[in-house]
This record gives sequence, structure tokens and C-alpha cells, in this order.
Amino acid sequence: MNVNQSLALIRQGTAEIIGEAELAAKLKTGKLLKVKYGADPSAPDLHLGHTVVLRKLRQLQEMGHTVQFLIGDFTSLIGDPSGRSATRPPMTPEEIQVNAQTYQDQVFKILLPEKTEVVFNSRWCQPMNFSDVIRLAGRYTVARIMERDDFQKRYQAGRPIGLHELLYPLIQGYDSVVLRSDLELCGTDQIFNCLVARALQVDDGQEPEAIIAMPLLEGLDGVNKMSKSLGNTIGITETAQDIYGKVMSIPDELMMKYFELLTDIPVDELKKMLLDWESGQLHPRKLKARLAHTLVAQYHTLQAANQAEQEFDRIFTNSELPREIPEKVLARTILHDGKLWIVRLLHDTGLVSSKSEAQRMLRQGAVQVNQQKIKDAELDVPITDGTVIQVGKRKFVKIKLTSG
RNA sequence: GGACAGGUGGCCGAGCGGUCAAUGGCAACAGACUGUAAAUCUGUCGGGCGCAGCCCUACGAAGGUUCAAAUCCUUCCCUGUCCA
Repeated sequence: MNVNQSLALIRQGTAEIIGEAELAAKLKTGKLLKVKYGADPSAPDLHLGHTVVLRKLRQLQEMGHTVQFLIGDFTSLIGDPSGRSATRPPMTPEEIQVNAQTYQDQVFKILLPEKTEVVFNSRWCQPMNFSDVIRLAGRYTVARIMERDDFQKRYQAGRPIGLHELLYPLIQGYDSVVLRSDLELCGTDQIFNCLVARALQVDDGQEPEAIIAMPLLEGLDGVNKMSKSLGNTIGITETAQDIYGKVMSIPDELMMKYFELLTDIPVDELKKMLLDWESGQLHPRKLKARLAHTLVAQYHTLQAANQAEQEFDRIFTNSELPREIPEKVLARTILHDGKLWIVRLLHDTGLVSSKSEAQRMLRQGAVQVNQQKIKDAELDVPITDGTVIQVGKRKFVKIKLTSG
């Protein structure tokens, strides 16, 4: 593969490349690049949003380049001193260790271990003293820091910005200085930090790293970027059934983007799919089912994907009971004449969080016992071993009675 | 240090003495419909009670005024803006 071909491949699916000329020049020398990627150990579970960037990294690895997988343990160690953001409490070194391990285990579902160098930024951040920090801070200006969209918006909206937050881009930039990175990958929301890295590298007498920014993947709501704090993620370690179902629940408009950024299906084929969909030859449901199937197969197995698909059709298309229903043990002694009040039943099986909710669900017609809809909140229902209770479309429980 | 503006349910945001468990939006959940856990429409959405009703706990915190407080007063905590 010559340099132009590699560049074309690298460019695929990216949102923006900064310093492309330098990148091309470096590639021409045949040099193998050090590609930095920063990860936050506070939320170690990978979701499809992460995989957009990880897949690009994998592609670069296959070209021979090395990934510097940087775990930003230092900032997690400090936490967020303003105490405002509950999502960033300081973490203990042990927690970080555990999370980092989880992270690595998951990351190697995509990255090649032999081409990955895992580094922790506490290694060089921790020993810095206050004068080091001041010196570092002196290498950038307030005006330039405030260019960041996020800061600007918050400032204009009169929202608090902790002083330490202004320092975070500097820390990340400094990481690149220490690692002498040639290229950094990130989501478009992180471009600012990478730009700081370039400036600091130049200040240090290095060549600035190139930046490849990948598009942000919208989550289940179809609007916001996929992120754990928004609860709109599809995690790669989730069950086959959940991944399948969640993918089926994304808005139709998002399908092609998911195909493009998350699967290996060639661009030409995707184009054809889109045409067929638009012309009405291909039903959108089928298209989405293929997406769901492909993604499950990617993170589980082909077999699991087939099964998940069957199960999904079973439950939602044919409204049948799932193949496997979680069992819930109930003591026979709470029954009266083999019966139990429906509200209590729903509550005790954990299908609803309160009895008031049970009442509501009954009123709304969401409750079924052995496939029979129940609306009467006064009813005592006969319970036997294997009675199946359902609330809504997705919650099922099978009763197991004990004599105790 | 001074002046001013704020802190309300998972989030955003109304209310500014009684009719407030608190309008509205988002999220969530349910139902209908369908092509899916898409879209759309409708409904629910603090907790308890065998529940068209009643009872608890809630509007930054603690006290107070009042028959009655999210709403008024005092102190404290927190946030922002401007001035220094």
C-alpha cells in the first residue's frame, strides 16, 4: 500500500484531520507512528461510542503503527474538587487499578495487544510539584483556554467553571509532550485538548502531533452523543439480547451512520442499501435487523446473533414468551388457598418498585399472568409452580414455589 | 471587601402566603397503532395504605412569623454578575 492509499483509508469515516500534510510527510518517510489515545478510567465500560475511535486505532495498528493507550488515572485520582459533579468523585488507586484492568480487557476485543502500549499519566503527573505546574500553566493563555466551546458556553450562561478545569486540557496536552506522540485520535468533542497538545509540543521543540477526530456517535435517544452519564449507551459487554434490542430501538435515521462507523461492511454496499431503502425496495426494519445482527455477531458470536434475532422476533413480533424467563422464588406460605393478591404479587416479585406502581401498571393494562391480561387491582390470582408474570413488554418472571 | 441576582422533583424550568405533591418541557414507564425496544398518538410519572379516598416526606440548611409558608423574616451554606 502506498502513502496515498493509506491516507485514503485513514481518512475514511473521520470527521476532521488536523495536520494532514505533516502526517503525510511522516508516513512518506516510512516511519511507524506513535498514536496516542486517552481513556478515562472512571467509567470503564466500553460502549459503541468508544468503538468508533477504537476501530480507527485498530486500522492504524494493522498498518503497523503503535497505539499509546493512555489511561488518565491522574485526574481521577484528584477527582473534581468542586464537588459539584457527582460523577467525578476522587477514586482510590485500587479502584483505578480495577477499572484500568477492566478497560484493558475490553479494549483488546478491538485493539491488537502486541501493538498497544498501555501508559498511566500519573507516572509523570504525580511527581510534578507546584512550581512545575505553574511553569506549565505559563505556557498557555487564559484567552486561548477560554476558546473552548464548552467553557465559553458555560461562562456565558453564568455557570460555574472550576479553576482546575482550565488546567485539564493542559494536563492532557502535556501527556503528548511526554509521550512524543505523532498522532492523536479523539472524538470531535476533544479536538480542543489535542490542539493544546500541539501547541505544547511545539513549545517543547517537538513536531506537533497530527489529530484525527472521529464523529461522535449519537446514542439511543438519537440526539445526544452516546455517553454513560446520559444513559443512552449500548455497551459491548452487554448480553446479545440487549445489544440486539437496543440497536433495534435506535431511530431509523441513525441506521446508516451506525453501519458506517461501527461495521466493516464496504462503503459500496452501504450505498446500495441506502438506495434500496429510499426506493422502498428494502424495508427499514430488515435493514435495522441486519445492523443489530451484525453488531451482536461482532461482540459475541454469529450463533448468539442468530439466537438474539429469533428471540426478538418471538417476543416483539409474535408477542410470545421469551425462551428463558428468570425465576423468582416465593414461599408457599404467603399464599391463601393457592392465591395471592395481584398487587402484592407484582411487588414481591420485584417487577415493580412500589405497590403504587403496581396499581398504576394494572390500570394501564400492562400486567399479564400466564398470557392473560389483568386489570382488576382487587384480584387474587392462583399461583402454581411455573406461573409466568409479565409487566410491560420486557419484564417477565416465572414463579417457583418453595414449601418453606 | 461592596452592590446585585439566584438555589424548586432524575434534568431543565414556572410558581412568590392558602385552591401546591407543586404548570410546562426533556428523560423514564405503560397503552394503542405499526415495521422494531423506530416514528406518531394517548396516559402515568415522591412514598405508604386492599388506593375514586386517606396518611407521611419534600421546594439549599437551620430557626422564626402566621390559623396557614416553596412563597414573608433571621442566620448559615452554595452559585453567578458587576465593582474593588
